[in-house]
Amino acid sequence: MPDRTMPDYFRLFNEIGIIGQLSRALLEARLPPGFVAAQFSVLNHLARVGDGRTPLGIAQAFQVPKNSMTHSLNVLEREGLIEIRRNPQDGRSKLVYITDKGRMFREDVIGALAPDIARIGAAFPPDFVARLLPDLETLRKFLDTDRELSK
Amino acid sequence: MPDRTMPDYFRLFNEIGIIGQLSRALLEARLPPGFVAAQFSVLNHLARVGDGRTPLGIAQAFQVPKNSMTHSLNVLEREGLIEIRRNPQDGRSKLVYITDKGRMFREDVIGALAPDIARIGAAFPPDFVARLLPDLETLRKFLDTDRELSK
DNA sequence: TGATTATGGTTCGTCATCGAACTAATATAG
DNA sequence: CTATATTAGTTCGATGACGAACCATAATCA
Repeated sequence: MPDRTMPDYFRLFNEIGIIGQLSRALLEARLPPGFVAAQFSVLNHLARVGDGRTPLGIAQAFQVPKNSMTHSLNVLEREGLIEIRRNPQDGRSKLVYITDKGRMFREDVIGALAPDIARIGAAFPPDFVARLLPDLETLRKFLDTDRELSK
Repeated sequence: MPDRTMPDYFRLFNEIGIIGQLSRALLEARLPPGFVAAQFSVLNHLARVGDGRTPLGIAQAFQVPKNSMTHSLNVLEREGLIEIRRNPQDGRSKLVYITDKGRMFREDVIGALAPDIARIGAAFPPDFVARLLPDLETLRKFLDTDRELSK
């Protein structure tokens, strides 16, 4: 690879990092105080793709260490937004379920975010997102498996 | 906005968040133990766009709170990678300079990253990046000024 | 089947992050 | 000029993130 192309990859990840930071800040501004984006993301994940998943599975979906997920789940459980039950299939693991309170919490946050999304949507129409999403998804999946391989 | 388009924006930021996470992990795996991506980013920024900047200016470039930047700069200074001097123009502020040791540190890390970038570059040729970068840049700039406005 | 290895999850210690309150210095208003 | 408001940076306290070591259970294999 020519030396001059490396900086572009740096810039790519740099832009992505900053956008991540900004969108996280945007989200956290709408969360009840004391909650953090990571916790909401887990809740959202459970509601979107279905609950009854293991902590490890969730950790892998977000590519965070499993002990970090333990912490996030403990917070959500303490707040009554999820339930953590024993896994009848495997005594080592557990299963995570979103509660009604958790679903309502999620709905409320999404409602509170609507104006923000509206502003972004006005500046970046859905086809902009549609154009961007597939590429990002491909990149994410590559990094994901690449990481797996180099382990 | 129709209800069905909101989830796409969620997905967009979700993908971006995970890519940010994965690329950060990739970088930190190449940093000497004890260093964190945020600190390297600052060093890289100083080398790329020039030093002699104020802590606040750097904090704004990365969209992190200024007290977070204070901390990162203290670490870099303690390690001798930057120097923090008084600003002769303004008694309140300071100016940050990268040291020779800091430049070498950065070179070394970039060198250590080369194989990673090479793997990514093999899967995602430069024109992929070229296609993605402008859109992301636009998005970042929008979020940036949008944030400024809603303050 | 008993010993070994692998897996899911937690604990612990350390450092990073960030909001809020604070200090010092500069800019602005009256 | 003096008083007030703003700005740059730090300090403090609380919480989050994460690697390493650990425990319990399950899978492998000899």
